[in-house]
Amino acid sequence: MRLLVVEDNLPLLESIVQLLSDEFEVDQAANGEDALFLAMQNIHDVIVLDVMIPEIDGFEVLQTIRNDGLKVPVLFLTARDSLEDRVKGLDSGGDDYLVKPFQAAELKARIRALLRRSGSLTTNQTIQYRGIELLGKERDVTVGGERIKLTAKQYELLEFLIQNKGTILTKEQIYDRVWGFDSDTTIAIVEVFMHHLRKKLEPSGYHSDIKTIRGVGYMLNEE
Amino acid sequence: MRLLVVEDNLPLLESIVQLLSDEFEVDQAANGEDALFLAMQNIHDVIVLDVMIPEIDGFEVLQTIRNDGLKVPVLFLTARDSLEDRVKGLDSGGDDYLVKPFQAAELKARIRALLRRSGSLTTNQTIQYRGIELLGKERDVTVGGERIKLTAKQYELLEFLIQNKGTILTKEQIYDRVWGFDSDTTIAIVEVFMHHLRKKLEPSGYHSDIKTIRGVGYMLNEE
DNA sequence: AGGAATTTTTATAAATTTATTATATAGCAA
DNA sequence: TTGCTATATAATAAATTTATAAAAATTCCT
Repeated sequence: MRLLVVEDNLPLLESIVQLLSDEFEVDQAANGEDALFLAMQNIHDVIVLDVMIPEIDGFEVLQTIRNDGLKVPVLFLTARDSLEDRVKGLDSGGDDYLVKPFQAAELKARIRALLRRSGSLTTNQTIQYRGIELLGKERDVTVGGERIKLTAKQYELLEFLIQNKGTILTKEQIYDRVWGFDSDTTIAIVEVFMHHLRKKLEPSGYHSDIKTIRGVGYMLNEE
Repeated sequence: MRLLVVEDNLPLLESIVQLLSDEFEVDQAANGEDALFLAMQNIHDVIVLDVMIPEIDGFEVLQTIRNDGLKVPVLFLTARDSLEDRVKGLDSGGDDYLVKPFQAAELKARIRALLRRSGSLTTNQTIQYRGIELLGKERDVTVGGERIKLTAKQYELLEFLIQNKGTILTKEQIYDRVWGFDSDTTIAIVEVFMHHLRKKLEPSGYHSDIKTIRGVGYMLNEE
C-alpha cells in the first residue's frame, strides 16, 4: 500500500510521514503543485491532503485529479473553524476528512477505513484475481489452493497489477509504485521482475494473463 | 500475559499497576492519547480502562480500537453512580465493568475471567499448542510429557507465539510485547531469542513450526 | 561476595533477495 | 526479408536479512 501525504507545515508533514511509514509506503508533498504531479502518477491507494496549502489549495487538487478520472480516496485535513462545512460537502465521493489537531491513532484508523471502503483492503486482508489470492500478511500467494512464495517486491508488483487489472500500466508507473520515486535503480528492473513474476505464475497457467504492451508497459487481463 | 491499565488518577494508577505486576506484565497510560497509542500495538491480553480520562474518553478509545479490528477484551472502570455509563460501555463493545472503588481481589478475578473467556487462558491456567503445554505458574514447558526448562524471556516469547499461532507477528510486535516499549535493547535480540527457543524445541520436533517470514517477522504454524 | 544462570552485545556465516549486465529473441517498419 | 528497437531471459554480482556462535554484561541466588 502506498500513500501520498500533502501538508505544507513541514514539521507536521514529517511527523505524519514518520507515523505512517511503519505500515505503508509514503510519498510526500508540501504544496499543491508537487501534490498534483505525484497524484497524477496514479500509484497511491489513499491521499492525505491538507486543505490549506500553497499554490493550489486542496479542493483544487482534488477537483483536478477527479476531472482526470482518478478514483483514489482522499482524506482531507482541515482546521476546525472555517472550512469544515465545505469539506463536509465533499464527503460524498467516498472521501473523508479529519479536523486538526488529530490523534495519530485516528488518522491511521481513518486511512484503513478508506482502504477498506475502496476495496483495496478486504476485511480479511486478501486481494483476489481469478484463482489467485494474495494473503496480505503472509506475503505469499495461493493459486488454486497451492501456495507460491513471492518476495516482497514480487508481491507488491502483483498487487499493483491486480489492483489495476484491465488497464495498462506504464513501466514508469510500475517503477514509481513498487520501487518508489527516489529509488536509484534503473527502470529495466521492471522487466526483470515481470519476468520473475511470470515465471512463478506460469505453472499455474497465468503467464498469458500478463500482457506486454510494446512501447508502453504491461497489463493484467480483466478477469 | 501483558495488560494495559489506563487511569488518570496517578496514585490509583500506581497502586493498580503495583497490584497486577506480580502476576502480569503491565503497561500504563494516564490519558486517552497514550492509551490509544499503546493499545494500537495490539500486544495486550486485557485492557483495564477508566471511563473518565482526559483528551479522549474511555468510550472513544474503545470505539477506535474496535473500529481497527482489535478484539482485546476491555474491562471498564467506572464511578459508582453513573449507571448510564455502564450500559453505554457494554453496548460499545466493552466486555466487563467494575465500579470504583473496588477490591484488589475482585479486579484480579475479573481480569482472569476475561482471559479465560478470550481463550488466552484455559481453565486450568495453562496454554497449549499441539504437544506443548505452558504451565502458567512455573516457567517451564511440557512437551509430550517431558519437561523443558525455559527462561523467563523464552517463556514469554513462546507464549506470545502460541497466542497468535497462524498469524504473522512482526519483529517489532514481538519486541514490544516481550521486552516492552521502554526497553533499551536492540531489536536484534528477537532473532537471537528465536534461535534459543527453536533450539530448545528442536529435539521435540517443533523447530519447523516456527516460520520465518523474511522482511516481516515470524509465525507459529496453525495447529 | 562468589558463582551460576540469564540476558545482551557483537561478530561472522549463511541464506535470500534485489540489482546489474550481457545476450537472445520477438515485434515491427521500411 | 533486413535491420532496428524493445522486451525476455539468463547469469552473475551486490546488497540485505536472518541464523548462529560466542563473548560480555547483567541479574539472581544462596
